[in-house]
Amino acid sequence: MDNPRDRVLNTASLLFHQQGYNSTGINQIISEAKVAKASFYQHFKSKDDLCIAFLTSRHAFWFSELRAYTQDSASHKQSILTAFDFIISMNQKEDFRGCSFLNILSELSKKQDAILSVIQSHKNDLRKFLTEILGEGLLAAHIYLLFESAIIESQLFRSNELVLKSKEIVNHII
Amino acid sequence: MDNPRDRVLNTASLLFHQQGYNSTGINQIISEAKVAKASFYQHFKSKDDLCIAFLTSRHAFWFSELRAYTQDSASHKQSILTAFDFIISMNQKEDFRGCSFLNILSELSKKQDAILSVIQSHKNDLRKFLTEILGEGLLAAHIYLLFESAIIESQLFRSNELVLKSKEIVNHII
DNA sequence: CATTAAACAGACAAGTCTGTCTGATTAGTG
DNA sequence: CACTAATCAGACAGACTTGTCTGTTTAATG
Repeated sequence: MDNPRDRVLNTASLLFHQQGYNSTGINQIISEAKVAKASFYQHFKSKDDLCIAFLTSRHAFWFSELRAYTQDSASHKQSILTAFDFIISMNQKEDFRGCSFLNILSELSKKQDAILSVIQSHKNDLRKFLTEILGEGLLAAHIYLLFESAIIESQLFRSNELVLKSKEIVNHII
Repeated sequence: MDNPRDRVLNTASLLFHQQGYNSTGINQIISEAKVAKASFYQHFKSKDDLCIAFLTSRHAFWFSELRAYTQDSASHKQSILTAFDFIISMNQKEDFRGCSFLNILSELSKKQDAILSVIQSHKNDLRKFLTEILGEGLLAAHIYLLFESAIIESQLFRSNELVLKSKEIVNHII
């Protein structure tokens, strides 16, 4: 929170999440982070570079929160059900802004394949997270797909309705 | 294809799909559509107005294609399975660009709630489409969630892998 | 206390954006 | 042929974009 790099990263996280990547300018970021432009470009060589730093830190944050949320579960089934509660908790905390990674995915052009790779990695890690709990079969893919749409649909409708429905469905199929 | 309004709409559809909404400027649209700027603003009172016109026409196009694709199916189950083939066919035709509606959703600011409504309507109609085939229960929601993630994940990974997995899953649960 | 590195403010270039406006040209109709 | 409405080209305003650059100030360390 103290040094300029962290201030930029924190501010950018908020703004990218609230306004989207392309709608958030460097000038707004540095002004709200109270950092000089020259300092910004000392730490990040471009806006896309900042984007990758943001996604990397978001990745670490998001997974550590997910693990913290689910680790106390008594069973594998309970872990998975709690993961859906985690979505609800994030929706509440972040006002239904959905998934940072998928939001940025929609804004990418073909030249930004470095960013695409970071997004794909993140989702591959989520698939791994579920596979470690559920094994290699179709079930893990099934849950992954439901988990993804639960996030997106709650963003779309600004509501947890479909997260709760997903959880109910998951409760039947595990 | 002849009149300026249609030329704008067709060009915008392509460009919004390929580059995203915020990354596509009016100037590029009118230049590629070979329409004067004054003519553009005679037909659309703003870029957001064009966006709504685009989504409206996309909605009509997409549903008519989906219905054409699924109507010959022998059973309800077959209709649903064929709907997943429709995703594959669209991915091929449109190079894994995903869902126009969800792509634009990620780019919206709070002030653009008119556009949000159009997107929500579209998805509500998709839910209705599935409910008409499958009835009101959890199953329709279940298929809807798998359908949505099948589209998104194929965009993310530029691959039909998870569409095919979804179809396999659907084949088990119906 | 002097030196060095980092952060500061902010002008600037070169380009983008949306939307308005002027004025010329075309096409269709009475 | 004359009138009307649509379309044309493109300048323009005003604000925005990313990234570079100059020069000043602050903070830490030998």
